[in-house]
Amino acid sequence: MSAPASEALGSQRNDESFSDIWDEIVWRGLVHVSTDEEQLKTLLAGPPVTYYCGFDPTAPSLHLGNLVQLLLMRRLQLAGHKPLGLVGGSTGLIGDPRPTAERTLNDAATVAEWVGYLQAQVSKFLSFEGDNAARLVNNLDWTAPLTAIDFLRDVGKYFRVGTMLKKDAVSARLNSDAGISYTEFSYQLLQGLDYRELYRTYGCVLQTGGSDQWGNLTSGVDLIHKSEGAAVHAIGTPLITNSDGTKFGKSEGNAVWLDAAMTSPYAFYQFWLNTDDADVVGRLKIFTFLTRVEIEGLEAAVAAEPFKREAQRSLAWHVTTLVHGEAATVAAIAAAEALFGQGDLAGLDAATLESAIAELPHVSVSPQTTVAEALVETGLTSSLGESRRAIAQGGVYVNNSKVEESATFEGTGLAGGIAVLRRGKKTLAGVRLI
RNA sequence: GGCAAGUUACCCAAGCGGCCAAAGGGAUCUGACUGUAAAUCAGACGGCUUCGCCUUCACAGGUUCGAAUCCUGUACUUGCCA
Repeated sequence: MSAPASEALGSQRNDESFSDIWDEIVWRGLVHVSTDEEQLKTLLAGPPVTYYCGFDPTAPSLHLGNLVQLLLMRRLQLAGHKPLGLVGGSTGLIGDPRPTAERTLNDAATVAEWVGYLQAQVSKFLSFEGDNAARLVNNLDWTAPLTAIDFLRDVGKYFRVGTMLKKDAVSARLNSDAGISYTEFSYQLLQGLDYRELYRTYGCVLQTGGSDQWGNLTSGVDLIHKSEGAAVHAIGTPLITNSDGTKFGKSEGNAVWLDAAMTSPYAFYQFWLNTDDADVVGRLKIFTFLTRVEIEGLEAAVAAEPFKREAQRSLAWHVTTLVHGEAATVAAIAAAEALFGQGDLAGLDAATLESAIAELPHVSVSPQTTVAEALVETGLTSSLGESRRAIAQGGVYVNNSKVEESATFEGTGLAGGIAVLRRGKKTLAGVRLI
C-alpha cells in the first residue's frame, strides 16, 4: 500500500442510527453464521471485549477477501472493542485445507518475510491508540516452542477425529480425488490452539473469519469449552460472490491485492468502478463506512440513473481511499480521466501525460519497436502470438487509434514522447519513446 | 504392506496406435450492442520467424514407420483389503 490508511482512521465511524453494532453488521451483511446470536448481540452491546481475526501469510500481500475481515475488525473496534490482529507465522507454514487441492509448502524464510508484510498491512486498518488499542500477535510465538508430545497431549486429546472429519474443508477434500495430507488435516487444531492461547493471555472471547473458515473457528470455540469450561464466540462472514457467478476479487483472472506494488491504485480503482449494478449496494455496505441513509440514497440513484454509475464512483472512491490514501486515489482518477476513451489525447500536455502514465504499467522503447512487442513488454499480452491475435481481432489501439498487424511506434509520440497503448476497452499501458 | 483404478492444456473433462495442439463445458480475452455495467450474439484461447514449423497429454526409458493412446520403471492420488 502506497499511503497509510491511518489518515482515514480518524474519520471512520459506525452508523449512529443503529441501536448497536450487532444490528449494524447484520444489516451490512457481514454475518453469515455465528454462535448464539442473542448472546453475541448482548456481548457486543456491553463493555469492551477482546476479539481476534487471523491472516495467514500464503502470499506477500493481503487481498480483497481479507479486506472484508479487516473492515469488520475496524467496525468492532469503533464500537469500543479490542482487536487482536493475528498473522499466522505458524499456520502459514501449514496452510489451511482448500477445497480443491493440497497446498505447496512455502519455506520458512519466505513465510517469515510475508508475516512482516502482512503485519504492516493489518496495522493500517486498526487504531493502536486509546483504551481499546489494537495489538498484533503472531502464532509462531506460542506454537514454535511447543513439542510434538505436548501438542498431542494438551491439544490433540480434546479433538475427536469423527468431528474433525465432518468439517467441510476436510470432508470436501476426502470426497474429492485429491485427498488430504495429515499436515493440512491438523490445521484446525492449530487454529483452535490459537484461539485458546488468546483466550488465556488476553481474555479473547470472539473470533471472526470467513464462513469458509467456520470449521476452524468452531474448533477453537469447542477447544475452549472443553479445556477451559468457558463459552466463547465466533462470527463467520459470507463468501462475497458476484451476481453473474464469477469470482469476486479477481480482475482479469488475477487477484486484486492490497499492496500497491502488486495491484496499482489505478487498477484497484478501476476494479471497483466496474462493479455490476446488481452488486454495488452490497459492496457499499461491506466495504465502506457510508451510513445506511447514504447507501440507500445511492441505491435509489442506481435504480433511477444507472448509466451515471454514481454508486460505483462512490464505492471506488471510498475503498481506494481507504486502502491507498486520498492522494493516490485522486491520481488514479485523474489518470483515468486523462486517458479514458477520449479521442483527443494529443491535447494533453506532457506533465499530465507523465503523471497518467505513472499509474499504468509502462515501458521505454525505441520508436522502431512493434506494437506487438510492446504489448508483451507492458504485460498487456503474454506472448507475441497473443499480441498478434489481439491486433487481428481489432482490439489494440495506440493513442486511441486502432493499429494494424505490423505497426510500430514511429510518429506516435504525444507530448513528452509518450504513447498510450490500449488493449480492448479498458486495459491501458504507457509507452515512453526513446 | 497387498490388490485395483487413476495422473490430459488455467479448471472440469473427452480421447485409448496414424484423421491430435488434442472434443465438450467453465474461466479468460477480443469484437458488436452498451453506461469503462449486465444479458445476448460472434470470434479467439500451447509457442513461434504462423498457408509452415516447434514443444506438449505426471516423470524416465522402451516397442513401432508412427504413441496422449501399447510395455517397463519411478513419483503422486483415490478406493478396497491388511
